[in-house]
Amino acid sequence: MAQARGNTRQRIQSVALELFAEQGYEKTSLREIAERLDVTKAALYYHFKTKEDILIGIFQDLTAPMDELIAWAGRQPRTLETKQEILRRYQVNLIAAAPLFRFMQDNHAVVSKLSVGLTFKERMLTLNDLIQEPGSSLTDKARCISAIFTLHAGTFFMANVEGDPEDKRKAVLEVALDLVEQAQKGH
Amino acid sequence: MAQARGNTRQRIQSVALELFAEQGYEKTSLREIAERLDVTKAALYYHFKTKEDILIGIFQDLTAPMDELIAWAGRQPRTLETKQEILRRYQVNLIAAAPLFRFMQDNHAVVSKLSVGLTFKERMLTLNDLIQEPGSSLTDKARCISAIFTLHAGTFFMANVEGDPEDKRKAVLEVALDLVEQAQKGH
Amino acid sequence: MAQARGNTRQRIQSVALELFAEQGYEKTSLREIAERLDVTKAALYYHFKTKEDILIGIFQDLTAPMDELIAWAGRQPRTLETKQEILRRYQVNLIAAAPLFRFMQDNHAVVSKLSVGLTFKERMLTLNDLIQEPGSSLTDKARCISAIFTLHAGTFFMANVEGDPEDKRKAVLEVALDLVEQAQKGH
Amino acid sequence: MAQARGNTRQRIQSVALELFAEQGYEKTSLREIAERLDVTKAALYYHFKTKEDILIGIFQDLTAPMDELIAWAGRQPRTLETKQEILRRYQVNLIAAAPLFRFMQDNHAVVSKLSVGLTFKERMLTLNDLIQEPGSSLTDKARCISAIFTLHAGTFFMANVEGDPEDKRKAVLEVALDLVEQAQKGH
DNA sequence: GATGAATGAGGCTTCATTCAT
DNA sequence: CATGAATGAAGCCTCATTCAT
Repeated sequence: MAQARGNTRQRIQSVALELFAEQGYEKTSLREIAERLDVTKAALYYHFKTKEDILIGIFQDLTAPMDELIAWAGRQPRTLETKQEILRRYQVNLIAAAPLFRFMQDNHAVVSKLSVGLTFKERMLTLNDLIQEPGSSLTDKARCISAIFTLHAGTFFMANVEGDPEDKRKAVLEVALDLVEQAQKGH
Repeated sequence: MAQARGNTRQRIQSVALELFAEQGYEKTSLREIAERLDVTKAALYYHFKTKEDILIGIFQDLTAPMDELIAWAGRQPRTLETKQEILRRYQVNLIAAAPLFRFMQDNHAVVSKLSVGLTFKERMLTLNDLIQEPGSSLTDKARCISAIFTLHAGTFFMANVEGDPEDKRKAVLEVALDLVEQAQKGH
Repeated sequence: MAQARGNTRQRIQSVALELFAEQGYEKTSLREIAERLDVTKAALYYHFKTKEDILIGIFQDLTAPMDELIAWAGRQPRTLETKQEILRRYQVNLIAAAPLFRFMQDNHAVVSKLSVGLTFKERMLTLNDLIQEPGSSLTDKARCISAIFTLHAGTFFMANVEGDPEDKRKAVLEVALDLVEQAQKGH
Repeated sequence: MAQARGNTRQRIQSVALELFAEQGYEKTSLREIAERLDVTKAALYYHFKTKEDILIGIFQDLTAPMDELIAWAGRQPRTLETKQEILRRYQVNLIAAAPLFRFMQDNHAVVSKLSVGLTFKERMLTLNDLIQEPGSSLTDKARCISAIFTLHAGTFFMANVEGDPEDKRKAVLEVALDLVEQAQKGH
């Protein structure tokens, strides 16, 4: 019976993220979450004030690493090597918080209305800024944006390509690294 | 009173797409669509059997050009120039049906449960196949996927970058063309 | 294409009765009737003012024979033979208008609120009066009611009993005739 | 405000049966039931998953005695006295659950589509089997069916006959008992 | 920590009906 | 004779949320 005690809050977040990622935020009801946990809806309200609060909690927990990444990046010299290291670390984040990112990709409309969501978009732009060279050409700017999205797309859409997951991860990373290198050279 | 006659069906689709793109499919209610058209909810049901049917109608209308593109591509020789032309035409499609694609990007969870959605994913994979070289390396495969997503991301996320829209479009296209060229060379 | 012309009114009644009998009056929608006839709902309104009017029309057409039966019965001497002849003829009516009676049996609640329905109940009571002897015992009164209901039940529930339909019909009739005979003797 | 607590579920069933019997199942809306209980529609859904579930609940509660009757009958020797006792007990059931049976008689179309409804028809046939002699004539079979329906009809249609209810009940029962006796003799 | 009972708002859908053409 | 388009009312149902216990 009793799952380890006192972790209900985390169990809620975990099940919620799973369902949000799978079905979307709007489509997922508290009843569903409660049922999957074998708990009453009212119990959810003991731990979170609203449905959105559950989402916010998930965000805060899972985006912390990204904030650290940004903070760290801000302290480094703006060399090519730094930029590439940013991409490497970003890909690690992406994979670690895969369900969250999948969810964000699929529920952009909802997320963007969250206060947390805005913060997130800003974070992505910040990241992008750290990779770009201030006065670079539009083409090189597009390369940088493309590099970030290659990591995203690669993580979620290479699923349809055959091959060892680890090899695919490396291939995707390589393409992204190439793109910033070209952007840097163009400069 | 009387808005131009006989075009109600199309007006519904147009307003619906607008709202779906803006707020997401689940979040948009038929009441909202009806109100914005100054029509009763029941009127929507005269033209479409269900809410999902509205979406399906939009899809069918707006993805037709992509089918033509795929058909055309299938008849061409698989040269680098062909592949690049595919990307050029794909970008045109993307821009023409911008709200639809924005919607699909933001409502992946919903769309993927639509029969039309499946068809769409298949179409993207088909397109990807037409760009790739059969025996290429994983890295080059990633480059091709990246090229397609660069067009997507570029079309919707370059909005945050300063510059003339047409110039930005060209810059994004250039990056995508580069990527398939590199993939081709690698081969 | 064109079914024989000009009979649309009757085709509506026929299809409607079929559906009413099968699904009940409330559960059957005009859309359904229209679709089954390959006609628009609006067309139904050309022939009938309301949904209830369709039902009323059916009643009037199909209960006419019963009115004749009652009229005829009123003119006969009140002998046992007359009473039995009434039952014989009633069974014929019952079988001829089987779907109507099935419908009435299954939708009593609806029918009883129809003006036509009231008339119908009165008709049944009138029939019952013609079979009963004024001062008979309660038991004999029950026998007469039972006789009528035996014909009804028999027509619709002997379906679950094996045997030639015609033989079953005769068996049921025999029981009903017996019952009035006993009622008569008791007197 | 506060009606006696904790009995809401039963109050719903009771009011629902009343309305179903009076107006028919389809014609009765959940709004009506809720209003009569001074409760929200949503409250109904806390206690029952669907409208049909309310009906199913009523059935299960009210048809239990009939199951017991059938079980008891199965254990008795198949004498005339047993059969008559079955009819006596059946009439008691009929009167005790009068609204349910009235409802079933008037909403056959709806009920027969319920899984519970099927069960019910089977129960009636089982009862009929317990009363009949295996190899009897069609006429005697009709007599047995007639006996059961006499109880039904009698209970609900003798209302239009003058007399003390208890006396009428006895009269109806007598007719039914007679019928099985004749069927038995015929054998 | 959690439940049982309930609510108010709102969702999608269907219906009978109307009317200009 | 019949249709196409639309309406207003109402249906069933689900949701996020609350609160006394």
